[in-house]
Amino acid sequence: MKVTIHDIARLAGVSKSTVSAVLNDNPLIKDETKARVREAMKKLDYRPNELARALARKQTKTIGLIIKEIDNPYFARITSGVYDYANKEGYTVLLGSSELKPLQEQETLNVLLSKKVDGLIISSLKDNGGFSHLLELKRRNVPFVLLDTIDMLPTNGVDVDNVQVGFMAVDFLLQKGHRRIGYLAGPDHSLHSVQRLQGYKMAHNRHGTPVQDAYVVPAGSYIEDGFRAGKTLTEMPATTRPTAVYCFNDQVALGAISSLRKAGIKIPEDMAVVGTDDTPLATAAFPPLTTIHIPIYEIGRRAAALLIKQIQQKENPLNEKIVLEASLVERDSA
Amino acid sequence: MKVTIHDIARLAGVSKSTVSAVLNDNPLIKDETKARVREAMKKLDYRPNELARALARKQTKTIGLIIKEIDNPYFARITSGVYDYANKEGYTVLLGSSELKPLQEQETLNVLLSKKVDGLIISSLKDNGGFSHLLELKRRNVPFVLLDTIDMLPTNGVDVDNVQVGFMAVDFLLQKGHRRIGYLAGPDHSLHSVQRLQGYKMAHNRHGTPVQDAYVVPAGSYIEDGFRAGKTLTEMPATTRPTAVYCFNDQVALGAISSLRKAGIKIPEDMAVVGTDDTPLATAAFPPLTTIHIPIYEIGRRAAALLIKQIQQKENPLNEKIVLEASLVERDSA
DNA sequence: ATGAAAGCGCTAACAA
DNA sequence: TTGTTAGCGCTTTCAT
Repeated sequence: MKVTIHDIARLAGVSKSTVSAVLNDNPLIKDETKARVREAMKKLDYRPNELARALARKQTKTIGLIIKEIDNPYFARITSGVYDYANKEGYTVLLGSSELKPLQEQETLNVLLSKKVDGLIISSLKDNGGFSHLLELKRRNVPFVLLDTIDMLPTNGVDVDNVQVGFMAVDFLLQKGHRRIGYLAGPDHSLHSVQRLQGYKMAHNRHGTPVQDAYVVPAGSYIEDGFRAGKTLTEMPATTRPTAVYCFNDQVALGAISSLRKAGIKIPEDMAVVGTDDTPLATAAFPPLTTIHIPIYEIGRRAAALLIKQIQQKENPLNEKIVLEASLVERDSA
Repeated sequence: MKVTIHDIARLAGVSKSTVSAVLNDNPLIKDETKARVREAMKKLDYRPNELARALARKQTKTIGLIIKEIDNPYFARITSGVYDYANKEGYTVLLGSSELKPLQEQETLNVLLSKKVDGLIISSLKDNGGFSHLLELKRRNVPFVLLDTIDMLPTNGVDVDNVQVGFMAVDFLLQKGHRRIGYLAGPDHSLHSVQRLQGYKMAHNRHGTPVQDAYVVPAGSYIEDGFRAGKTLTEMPATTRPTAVYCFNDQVALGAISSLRKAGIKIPEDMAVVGTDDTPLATAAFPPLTTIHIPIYEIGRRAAALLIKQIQQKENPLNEKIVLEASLVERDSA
C-alpha cells in the first residue's frame, strides 16, 4: 500500500541511501542511476514522507503563524502575505489563532512548538505575563518575528508605527477644526490599539486640545463592535458629543457609520469618521471612508521573509525592526 | 539542550517505554511511578516531539483544510468553524488555499498529503480534471469531506443546496414583479456559482420568464469584482437594463451597490440588489442588504465533525451528505 | 559513485 | 507493573 524508499531501492536495484541521495538531488549520483531511481518512483507513485524526513533532518520546512482573529480581514491579508512568500520559498505554514485570549496564545504556541515548526510569526497579545513566553522563545533559540513593535523587546518585528498612525488620523481631524474627537478603541490586549491611543493623545497635546476620557470608547475589531460603540456615541447629548471619531479599523468605522446613520446623524456633516487599514471596504462604504492606509499584505510578506532569513542563519540572531509606511487616504467620511 | 524520553527515563530511573506509557497516560502504570516520571518531565521542561510520535503512531492528529481564497470572509468563517471543532478534539489544522487555481489546488493537496494529515476538508474547484484528484484520494483511502455538493461523487460533504439558494433569491425577485433580473456570477471554477445560476434559471422557468444571457455577468467574489460588474450594469441602456440583480455574495453586492450609486442609480427603486451569505457586511451596508443567509460557521464545524468521525472509523468509509438550511433575509436593498 | 549502519524521538508488541 | 526489542521512513557519516 504505502511505498517507501525501501521499495524504490529494491525496484531500482540500489540501496536506500542512494534513493535518499536521489531524493535530495545529490550531484554525486550518476545521472543514469538517478534516472533509474526516478523511474521507479514514478512507477510506484512514490511520495516522500515529510514527517520522516523532518525527524531525521531536524527541520520541518514549516513555519507557524499566530494571529489574533481568524475571522478578521486584517489578519486574512497578513496571512495571504505570509503564505505567498513562505510557499514560494518551499515552506508550509501552520496557522494558529489566539482569538484574543492570552491563554490560548500560549497554548497555540505550545502546539506549534511541539509540531516542531522551524520558526514563528506572532501577533502577540499585550500583557501576556509580560511577554515571558516570547523571552522563553528567545532563550530556547527559536527564530521568531513579531507583528507588533515592542520596543523593550530585542526581537525581530515588522509593523507600521502605530503611534504615528493614531497621530496622523487625529491630527488630520484637529486640523479640520474638530475639537471633540472620539476614539473607538480596538480589542483588549491589542498593542496596536493602545499605541494609536497614544498617538491620539499626542495629537491633542500638539494642538493644545484637552483629551476627554469619555470620548474614548472601547469597541473591538468587528463591524458589530463598531455598531455598538457608535450607539454609545449617539446616546451622548448632541451638544457635547464628539464631532469626529477615529476608529481602530475600517470595520469598526463601518459599523459606527451604520448606527450613526440609523440615529439620523449625518456623515461627515454631523460627525466625521476616520478608519484604519484601508481595506476594500473603505472604498465601498457609504460614504467612502477616509482612512489610514496600512500595507498589510506587505507586512505579512516581509515578516515571512525576515523569519526565513533568520531561520537560515540561526547561529547569529538578528534583531531587525522593519517599519513600513502608513498614509492617510482622504475620501468622503471626514 | 533538547530533552527526550531518554533523559526523562534516566532521571526518573525507569525505561523509555515507561516514560512513553506515562505520556499516554497508560492506566497500567503505577501512580507513584507516574508521579515520579512526571516530576522529571517538569524538572527538565520536557516537551514531546509530535513529529516522532506521529511517525511511530502513523497518525498526526492534524487535518488539512483546502480553501479557495484565504482573503475571503466566507472562507474565514469556514476556517473558524473548522478550527474550533478540530482544536476541541485535539486536532491541529493545516490550512492551504488554491487561490482559485486548479493547479495550485493539486499542489496544495500534495503538500498536505506529504505532511501526512489524517484527513482533509476541501473546497474543490470544478473542472479540475474532472475531480480525478478526489477519486485518487478515495482510492488511496484518505478520509476527506467536501465543502460542495458534488452529486456524482460518492463522498462526504457538507453544504447548503446552492441551486435552491439561487432559486430562492431570484424567485423572491420575480414575485416582487421584476422581469429583468441580472446575476453577478462568482469566480470561474466555482461550483457554487454555477449551481446558483441553475437556480436562477429554474426560477425564471417556474415563472415563465425568459432568461437573458446578457444579464448574467461574470464578477468574482471580491468587492472590487462587484464594483466592476456593477459598472457593466450601469453601461446598459436604462430601458433594457435589469431592474434587479442577484449577487454571488455580499461583497460583490456591496461593490455593485457602490458603483450603481456612483452612477446615480437608486437602490432599491431603480435596481433591487440581493446578496448571498448574510455576513455582517450585509447589515452594515447602505442600504442594508437583502440576502440569503448561509450558516457558514456551522458548515465548517460540521465538516470538521464529519471528517473526524470518518478518521476514527477509517475502515468503513462513510458517504454522508449533510445539507444545511439557507434562508432569505429581507432588508432594504430589495 | 554507492552501500552499510546507526540514529532521529517515539510507540508497540511481547517478555519478564 | 515495567523493561526489552523492534521498528516508523528517512538522513547521514563513513566505508568501499
